[in-house]
Amino acid sequence: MKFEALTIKDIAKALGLSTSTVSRALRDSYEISSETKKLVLEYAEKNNYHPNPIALSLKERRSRSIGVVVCEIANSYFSQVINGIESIAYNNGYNVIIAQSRESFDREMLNLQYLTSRSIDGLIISVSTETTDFSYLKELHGKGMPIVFFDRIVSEIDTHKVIADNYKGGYDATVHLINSGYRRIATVSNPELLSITKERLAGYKAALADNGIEQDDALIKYCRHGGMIVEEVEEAVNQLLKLKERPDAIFASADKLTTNCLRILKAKGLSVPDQMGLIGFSNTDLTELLDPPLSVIKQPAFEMGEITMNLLLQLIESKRPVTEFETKVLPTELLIRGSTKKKEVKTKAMV
Amino acid sequence: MKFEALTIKDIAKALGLSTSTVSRALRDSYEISSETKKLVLEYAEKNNYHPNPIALSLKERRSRSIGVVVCEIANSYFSQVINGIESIAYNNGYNVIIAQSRESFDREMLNLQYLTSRSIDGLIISVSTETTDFSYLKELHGKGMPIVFFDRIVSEIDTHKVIADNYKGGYDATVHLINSGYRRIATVSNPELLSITKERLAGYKAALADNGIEQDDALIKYCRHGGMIVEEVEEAVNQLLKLKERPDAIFASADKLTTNCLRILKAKGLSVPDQMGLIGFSNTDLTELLDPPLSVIKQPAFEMGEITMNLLLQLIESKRPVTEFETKVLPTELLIRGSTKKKEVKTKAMV
DNA sequence: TTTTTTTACGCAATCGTTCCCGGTATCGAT
DNA sequence: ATCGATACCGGGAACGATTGCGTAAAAAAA
Repeated sequence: MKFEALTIKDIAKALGLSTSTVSRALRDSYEISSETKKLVLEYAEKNNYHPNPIALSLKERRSRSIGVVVCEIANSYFSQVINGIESIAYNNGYNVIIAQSRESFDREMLNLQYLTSRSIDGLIISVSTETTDFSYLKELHGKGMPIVFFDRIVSEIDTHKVIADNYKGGYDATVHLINSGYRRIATVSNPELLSITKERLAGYKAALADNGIEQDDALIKYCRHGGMIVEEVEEAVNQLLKLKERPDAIFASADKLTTNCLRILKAKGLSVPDQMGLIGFSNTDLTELLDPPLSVIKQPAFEMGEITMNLLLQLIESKRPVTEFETKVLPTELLIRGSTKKKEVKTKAMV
Repeated sequence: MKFEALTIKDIAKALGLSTSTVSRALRDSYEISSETKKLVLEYAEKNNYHPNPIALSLKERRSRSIGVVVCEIANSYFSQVINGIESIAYNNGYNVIIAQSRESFDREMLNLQYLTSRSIDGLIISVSTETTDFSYLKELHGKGMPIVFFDRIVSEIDTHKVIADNYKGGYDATVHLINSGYRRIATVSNPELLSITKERLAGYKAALADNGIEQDDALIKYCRHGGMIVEEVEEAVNQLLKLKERPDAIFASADKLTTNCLRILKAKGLSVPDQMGLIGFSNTDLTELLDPPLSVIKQPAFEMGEITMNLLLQLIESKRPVTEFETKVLPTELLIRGSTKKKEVKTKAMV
């Protein structure tokens, strides 16, 4: 089935004018008499003419659509960022094509190729946990494709970037655990090379150091798939529990990791927060309803999306190549709830 | 900044051929000698030529992109459906443009206009809670736009539809509450006119009737914005609690309603499941971690997305107008957890 | 009245691709 | 030598819209 739309030609034919006249009339050119304009405008209005965006794209050599690549949209953080992106994109007549990498490098590559073959005007991406080879992105960037990174950024590519204050997030979370009476604090993280992992871990380590707690690498666990697979989180937690000196708290450095840690601890019958404290990065609005209510580090996801899209627009609509790039860092928020609240007796006993 | 891609003209010029020959060589036409083909193919490969999809769209008068309108993607059910849609779309070379109505009729209209002006080949939609005027959709459908409804369907428009077995879902949930010892069962629902509301409520009523429980309209509450606004759910719950004969359980008929009911009951200090049983439609994977773990009716969201997209493809790629339409109904799943499990003593006392 | 200016419109190229017409060259058959 | 068939390739229109340029008619200036 075809869905035939009214074209400028149809209007021209119907009104006995040339297509150029109709086009100019619609764009309110000074070269067209007011009567003709009125005629055309009324006809267009009545038959609700809409310029064919595809023809325009071909002519203007821009598609007015951008690509967004994230690991998955069924993740509160990313869906909130996307909402921010879309709100700005929409207001500027851009259309957003969302692609999900599901934390797979191969899928990310496929998505990237697909998006570029769909001739997008710009790209927003938070790379997958698996991605260590940035050559394709570099090539794209080298060819002049406007790119803005957010969340999981790529330091070796020089362009605009938007992140939360991951260092401070990791620091705050860890300090909060320490202040709550936990001493042997483990962390379950994304892969080591990811920017967010490095930053959050740096905060974690700094907090330990600042509080005179020795860092123990056995307490640092990485999950290759960012918690997409429950088993890998389970494996990490198992290893932690098998240690001679078992940790008494976990700092999970990503949304999926946080909820899956809770899932596994509960499955194992460990009581949170008494046997194990838990805090993590998360943006779900369900965290307060969990058992126990989760203490979390929350990112300003929506604003991050807005800022990211605005930066991309800057790049796309700039006349000459941009050479000055900025990295925006947004504050995180520490929300204290039950999962880090030891029973008073115990806390006292420890101190 | 522009991102210039290799065109067929460039290849033609570089190889001293005409564009038609290059085009044909790339499409492996029989009219082209194997040497020429090889020449062109190799050149195209080496300089990684990709046909410009915009030019193709203009020529073929199809954009190979479809529009999807849902209330919000930050809702597990919808993000899962979208995943299903995208998996099929992607495999068929289609690109998915997602738009969110946020349960607002106005935004839905704007999105619809935007999508059609972007010349999509087809539309998938689950209408907003506010939508009662389907004239625009009817007009679109009348003009030949392929449309498939899912979840919140529009009965007056004759086309393919995909839904869960909402009647049975409502029935199962209610029967489960009854079997768990609850007798005065309230329901918090989406607006009355929505297809899913009607179906789920019908199941609820039938379950009451089948078990000899008289239906009480005071126990049926509607939330205009589908739970997007916490306050409206709070208002509904408040009204229920103010009744002389207070309900002892709630059946919430949508994702947001379910979690928000729990949120409010907890805020009020009511114990679930003892003072109030709670069950509802939900697709979040966090329900089992909640306090209490939520009993839910779960929909096969991903499959629903797949089926919906396949039906849309059928419509789009059919040569002649389709007149035979089907409504697929998929089974729901009842997951029993803590929020409907009264303490034994109480259950016994009641029986 | 003649010349110049202004007004108002049409022609045709362009964007990248496909495809309908052609056209030419080669070879075998007559 | 002529014809027909086959193989191979190019010209150019088309898709829908914009836009530089050309120009007729009308209006203004000479």
